[in-house]
Amino acid sequence: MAAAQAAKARIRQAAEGRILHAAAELFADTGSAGTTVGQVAARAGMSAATVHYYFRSKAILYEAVLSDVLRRWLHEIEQIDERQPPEDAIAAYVRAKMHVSYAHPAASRIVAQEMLRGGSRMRRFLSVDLLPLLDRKLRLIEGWSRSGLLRPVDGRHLFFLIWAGTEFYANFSVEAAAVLGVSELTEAEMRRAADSVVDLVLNGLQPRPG
Amino acid sequence: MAAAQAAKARIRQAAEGRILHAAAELFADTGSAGTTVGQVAARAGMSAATVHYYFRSKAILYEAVLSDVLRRWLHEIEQIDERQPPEDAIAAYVRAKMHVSYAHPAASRIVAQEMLRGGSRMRRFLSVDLLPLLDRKLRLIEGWSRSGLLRPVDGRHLFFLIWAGTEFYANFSVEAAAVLGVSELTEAEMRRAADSVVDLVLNGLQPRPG
DNA sequence: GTCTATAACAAGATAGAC
DNA sequence: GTCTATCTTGTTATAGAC
Repeated sequence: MAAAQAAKARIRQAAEGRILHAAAELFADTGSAGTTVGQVAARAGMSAATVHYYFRSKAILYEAVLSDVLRRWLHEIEQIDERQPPEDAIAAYVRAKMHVSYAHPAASRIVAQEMLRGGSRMRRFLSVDLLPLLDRKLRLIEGWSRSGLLRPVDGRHLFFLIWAGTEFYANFSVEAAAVLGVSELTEAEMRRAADSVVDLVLNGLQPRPG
Repeated sequence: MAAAQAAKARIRQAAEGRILHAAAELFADTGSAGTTVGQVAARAGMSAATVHYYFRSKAILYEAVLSDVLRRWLHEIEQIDERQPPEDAIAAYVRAKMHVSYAHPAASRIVAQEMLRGGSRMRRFLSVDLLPLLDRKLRLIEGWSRSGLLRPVDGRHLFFLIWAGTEFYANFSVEAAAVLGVSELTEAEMRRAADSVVDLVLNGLQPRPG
């Protein structure tokens, strides 16, 4: 029966969704090795056996979580608008990345942990998905530099600085909050942080002559 | 006998040193939860029981490793020379941090992982050791800004950007190498990266008018 | 101080009832 | 699809010989 099939598919989707969500938060906080299937099950409101029914092994569950997160990550870099003036485009990109870091802190932490471990499970993602897209954006930066709209800079290191500088607030929010003297990073705090990053990346430290 | 005592102390120090070194590399690569005492023992060239003889539990071993690493980390921030011109002082600080990241990549990764997990085991370090020292440096930056030697910036976010931008290369060296199209980050590569970070932080992206 | 052997426990994964 | 019970393995930590 088609209706019964559809109902099963809905149940499956709902259960998988709850598992993936619970696992993402736990993996972000304590890593894959530091998280047990039992913890995921408890947070998702089901038994460990049920988690294994949907994801044969913890490794497979981890790959599913990582894949979800990488899809989102890739989508962000698309956000650099090639038709805007460079300063506006870069400022908007920085703010977009900072906003995503605030809205989905778990995603940023999961990618960071995977990269810290050498990123063996994202080699293909890097070479197939990220690099071609990044190359496009690098040519854009290069064009802006050549035409004098930006100082001549190495776009790759520019991206590194922007990624590192924005993800810092999601990955190390506890330490950032401690230094800033607040109990946690609010949205307003993140906006101020984004302003600072934009300001530093665009203008640097040196006072303008004149 | 005093000589026998001294010999024992030397043996103890040598063994502890080998264990701490092995553990640091493993913790950096796979985290504390992802590392077994057996692996540490194998890398240190001894049995797991011997590791337990020197460090009663894995948790205690981890704390010892973390404590070592934090001591080094704190030492770096001292490097900002208050008597140099601000640009030189900051450039030297960035290069020093980048050099340490290259020389001791494991240290950077261990701190990053601890912070990702909320840094519960470094709260005291943050408030007792880091913040007072950082406050001194922040007043320095503020003074430079007020006297017009630097653009007015929030020193705290400046430090965040510098920390994030330099540690990026140690923490995510695999991904950085992939984007840069090299098989691994050599010392020369790290120097180029340091140049880029210094250039961006000091000058920003906008072309100078005139 | 260092080892082998082993106790004690935790975790991943599966079987089979419902 | 979901659960409880259980198998199996791997890990921490200790005991005791050397």
